[in-house]
Amino acid sequence: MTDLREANRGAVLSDLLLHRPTTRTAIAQRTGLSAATISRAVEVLVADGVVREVSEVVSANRGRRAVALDLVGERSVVAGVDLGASATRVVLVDFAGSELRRWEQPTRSDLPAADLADWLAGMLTDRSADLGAGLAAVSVGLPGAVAESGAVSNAPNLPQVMDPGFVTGLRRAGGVGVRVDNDVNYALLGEQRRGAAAHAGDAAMVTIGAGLGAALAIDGRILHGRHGLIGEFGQLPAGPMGTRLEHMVTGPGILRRAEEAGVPLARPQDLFAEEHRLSPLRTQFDHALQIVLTAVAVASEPEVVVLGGGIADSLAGDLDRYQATLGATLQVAPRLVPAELGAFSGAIGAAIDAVHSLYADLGAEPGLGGGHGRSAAS
Amino acid sequence: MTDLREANRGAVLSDLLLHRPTTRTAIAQRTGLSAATISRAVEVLVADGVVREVSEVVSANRGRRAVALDLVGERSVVAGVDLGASATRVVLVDFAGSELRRWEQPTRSDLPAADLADWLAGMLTDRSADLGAGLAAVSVGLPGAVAESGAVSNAPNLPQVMDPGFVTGLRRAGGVGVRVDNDVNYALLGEQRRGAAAHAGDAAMVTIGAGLGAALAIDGRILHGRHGLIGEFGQLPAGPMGTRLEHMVTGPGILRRAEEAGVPLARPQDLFAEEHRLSPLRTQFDHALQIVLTAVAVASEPEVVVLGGGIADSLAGDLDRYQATLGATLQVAPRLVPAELGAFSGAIGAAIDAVHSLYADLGAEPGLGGGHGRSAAS
DNA sequence: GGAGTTTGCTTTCCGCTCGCAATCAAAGTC
DNA sequence: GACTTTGATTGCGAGCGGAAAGCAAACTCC
Repeated sequence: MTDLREANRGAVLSDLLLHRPTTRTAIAQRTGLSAATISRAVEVLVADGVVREVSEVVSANRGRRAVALDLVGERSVVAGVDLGASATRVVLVDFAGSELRRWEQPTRSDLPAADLADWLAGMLTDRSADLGAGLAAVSVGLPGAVAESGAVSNAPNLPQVMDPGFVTGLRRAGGVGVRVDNDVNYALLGEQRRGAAAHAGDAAMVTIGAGLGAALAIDGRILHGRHGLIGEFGQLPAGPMGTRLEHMVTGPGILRRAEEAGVPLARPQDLFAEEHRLSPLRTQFDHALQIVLTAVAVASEPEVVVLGGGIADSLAGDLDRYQATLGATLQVAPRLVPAELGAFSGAIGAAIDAVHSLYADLGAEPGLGGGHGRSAAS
Repeated sequence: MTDLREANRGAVLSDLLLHRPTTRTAIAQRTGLSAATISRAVEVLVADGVVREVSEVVSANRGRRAVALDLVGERSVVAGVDLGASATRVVLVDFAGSELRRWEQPTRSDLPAADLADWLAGMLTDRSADLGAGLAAVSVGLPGAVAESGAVSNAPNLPQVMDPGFVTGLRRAGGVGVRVDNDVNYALLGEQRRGAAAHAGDAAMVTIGAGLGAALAIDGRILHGRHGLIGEFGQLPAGPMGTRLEHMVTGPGILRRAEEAGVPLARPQDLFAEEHRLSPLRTQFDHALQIVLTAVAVASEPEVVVLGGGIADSLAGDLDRYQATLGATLQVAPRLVPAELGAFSGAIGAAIDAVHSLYADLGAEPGLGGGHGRSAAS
């Protein structure tokens, strides 16, 4: 369409982002382009310093050894952030997407929007300075709905981020491109590329923690919606008396409902102890979760549903049971699996998005997925 | 990628399918291709007898009048069928998609699969013979989930169609390409192209009749899922005691629940009479429908949700109320509108799909939508 | 009613890209 | 050391689309 040459360069980069060390021949096979075209495209990318030949010879049948190609990672550092209601998780990666550092810290949820942005930006610049490299891009996952325009809504657990000043402040303080998206969307991206949803074109993720969130991907692409509302299954008024599900299957919701029922819990996780196994509260939770899982399944027909978030960890032992119930409801039920990247799937997904954004200028479409995340309005 | 020339020809055809009588210049503007390229492509299409110049000059600013282009319709006849549990609706259209004839008939649900196929095929060939033209393609909407493979499942209200012999029998008897898809998917396609969802990239449809069905479209494309389960929100176990919603908001479901409650109804529609306005049964129905609408909204974030099906007609007066409740639940709620094409949206959508399938060989992607329907395994 | 203008369509020409096929390169095999 | 296999590069030819010029058909203004 536009420039064929550039499109092909982009195709090579996209392929390289997905299959990290690879060879010219392999790229040619996967893209369907001729070896000549790939050779020419790679030549330009190497000259531009984006790609380099690495010595590691992958394997050998016979004949001449293929030269491995890889992205040049040292150009700068990129950050992926999962700004949760209680914990903030960060991953620093290089331009090739290789992880350099990760850490976790309590979120300064006491701060107003502008200060929260400064706090986060400061942490990122400090830590990346330790590595002797400036930040080139940042993607931040937020516990709320992120619209195409960059506006954030539906973030009751960290309301500051709905203030437009948060993102603008973050960009100003960081001095780099900042992309934001829903935290679950990033978590799913992470699990798609590096975790439990690898090789699944259609996948979904459900996180249960301070809030209830879901993300849906079809043909590798994460669905967003103009206002970022896709996946907000917590809004379903399917609980007793029309209660919203987010009031039943989240940490705070569990605590409140336990209190109302006269059996207060110290921590939400306690609901999943053996002693409460048959309690009405637990039964209601199971039922509500079942509705969410069914809704996710019929909304996008995923091959696999990844479960994440603080509460989900407590459910690991019950996964088979949920799976069985789901199978009884639907003829073809998705596989239910825990997040392979654990609490860091969101941060890792954000980092992947940030890396992709860097190569987007060069014509790379983010692999199978298209347009994950969105740079907030400037 | 493959053949550029062919791709451009396809782009012209696709544009023509969406904007029916149009001009070369208009096509050039919409596709972004140069006028020269369009001229060359049109030349071929006219020579092939697929497209022709029509005299009707669209309008005039000044200068030379643009020559209107249109598809050549008289080449043959194409059928769209909505095979419902109780009624079968058929639309015959020409190659340009212009309606030639439509009719409705009780479905011979008493017949086994093979005979049902023969009955339908016979009706189609008879009626199209009246028009002096053979059938070139048929698309049939079924009240069930249609998988990529063409297998039909989840069709409790017309179980015959799940028999693989139905589709193969239909193809054999008709002697033409037969495509099948879920009836609601076709209905949404119809409403997108000719009805209430025109100009809405993101749209959804919910039909309530003998069954409960939903279809979702994002960026003009209708979501299918490998097993065709997308949109089966009737499976949600969100009713009292975990009842599936399809047992609450369908005609048969309403009758059964009314009977169980000791207030039998003559017809499901009676539930919506003034006298039952505040009955528990009506309240439960409203609540269940609200769950479905919310689920649809957060599954695909449509701009508009089209309501169709026999029961939906009775809801017309209550639409504002549902709209208000939905608005209270979601910050950004879709518009709720009745099906503009009435009971024929499914048949019309099927006809549109059938027409598209004819031009697919020539490289036309079905406009905004991609791969609606699927030709069943042969 | 003729010159000028605007708009639509066609044609000429030119640059560009890709793929094929030949060639060079580097490894293993016999 | 010749042969084979696999990988990468290069020369060449065909095909494509776009810019721009040219032709056509309408309107407008004097």
